[in-house]
Amino acid sequence: MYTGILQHVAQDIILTSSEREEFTSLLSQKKISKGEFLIAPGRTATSEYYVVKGCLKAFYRDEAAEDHIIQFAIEDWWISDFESFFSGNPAQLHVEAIEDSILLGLEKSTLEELFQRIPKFERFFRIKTTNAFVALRARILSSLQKTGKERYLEFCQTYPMIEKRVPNYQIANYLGLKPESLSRIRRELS
Amino acid sequence: MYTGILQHVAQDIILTSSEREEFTSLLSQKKISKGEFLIAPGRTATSEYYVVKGCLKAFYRDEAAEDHIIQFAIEDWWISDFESFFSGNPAQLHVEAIEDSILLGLEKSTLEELFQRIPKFERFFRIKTTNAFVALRARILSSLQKTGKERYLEFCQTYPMIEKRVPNYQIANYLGLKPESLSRIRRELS
DNA sequence: CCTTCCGCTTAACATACATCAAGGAGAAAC
DNA sequence: GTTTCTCCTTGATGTATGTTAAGCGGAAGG
Repeated sequence: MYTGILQHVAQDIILTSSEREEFTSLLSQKKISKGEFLIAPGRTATSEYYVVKGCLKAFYRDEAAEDHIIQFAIEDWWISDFESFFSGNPAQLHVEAIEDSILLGLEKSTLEELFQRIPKFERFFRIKTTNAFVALRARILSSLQKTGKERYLEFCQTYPMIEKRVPNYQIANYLGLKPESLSRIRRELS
Repeated sequence: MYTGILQHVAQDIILTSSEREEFTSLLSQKKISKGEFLIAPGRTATSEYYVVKGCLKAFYRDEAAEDHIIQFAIEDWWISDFESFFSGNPAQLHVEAIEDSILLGLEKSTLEELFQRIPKFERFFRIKTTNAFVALRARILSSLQKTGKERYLEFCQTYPMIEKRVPNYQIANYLGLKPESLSRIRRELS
């Protein structure tokens, strides 16, 4: 159960075996089926989740009831409504399972205790947050300055695993394209 | 000199007068002229800066030597290459003064000391970071899903002061438009 | 005062993407 | 084994924005 997440953490910080045990004891396992929601708007997102198995999407639903996918998550990724998680404000995002999924949840209050007891985890999550920040900055640049084809190629390079598992119309949505346009782009490329 | 920043901080946390003194003693004043650089890519951004007076822009210069403006900053804003500041990696952004500017700089190491001595500042900067995160998320959504006209109106509403002070071609760049297109949009609106 | 340059605008044309409408392959449901 | 549904594709057409080229007013600099 915990092998994956421990390897994942070990990429950035070194833990003793008792620290590993303490860490894993704080995680709560959660299973959800395809189509179910992990987070719904309106209520505060009190946990962030590590994906053990499966695939999920975080999206914003606008006034016209149109969805806009912000993030996908597969094995080894963290997902939540991070704004809500950090600020305590009500979530604005939906997080929905695209496949049956197994997650490890970490409560906000538990996380803060963990920081007190094993400060190395501050470093770990700071690295994760910085990476997310850089990814957002890069995505703004490409969404403002690149064509649909360029964004799709970039996506395939950056997230080849996701491209294989997620339906094209959802990738199109993530890239800010209509499914018809992505289809045409894919034809030109092949 | 410090009235502005103390009011700014007071919006989120309450300080005693000795804490105020301690805080301001850690700030170093910096003046730069229009066209000068506060941060240049390649070297780590070791400080973040509060804008006392003036106007600056942070931008990324791509392989084709084209600039892409990521952020503007006027009075009461913070600016840096935050990715570099938090991670210690070399900066990828330029930060340049659009007007003669006066700044208060805060060194990364000094900031960490400040967090030890007055933990309230953790809260202050966490609020700032969360706000920045939300703004990035909102900007991704609007850049992917909205027309140039919608993005321009949104910009004018959100940053009326900036719209008045920054040349149109730089606003166009920030919005991912060509100056000619922004010009057309402005005509349609008037 | 004159010249230069910068920022802004306009117009004609080109391109990328959206929209609308239709159909088809394969998986899921019955 | 049909039927239905989901996802993908295609074509015709419309619209927003980019591109290229030109000109204009005002500020800056001689």
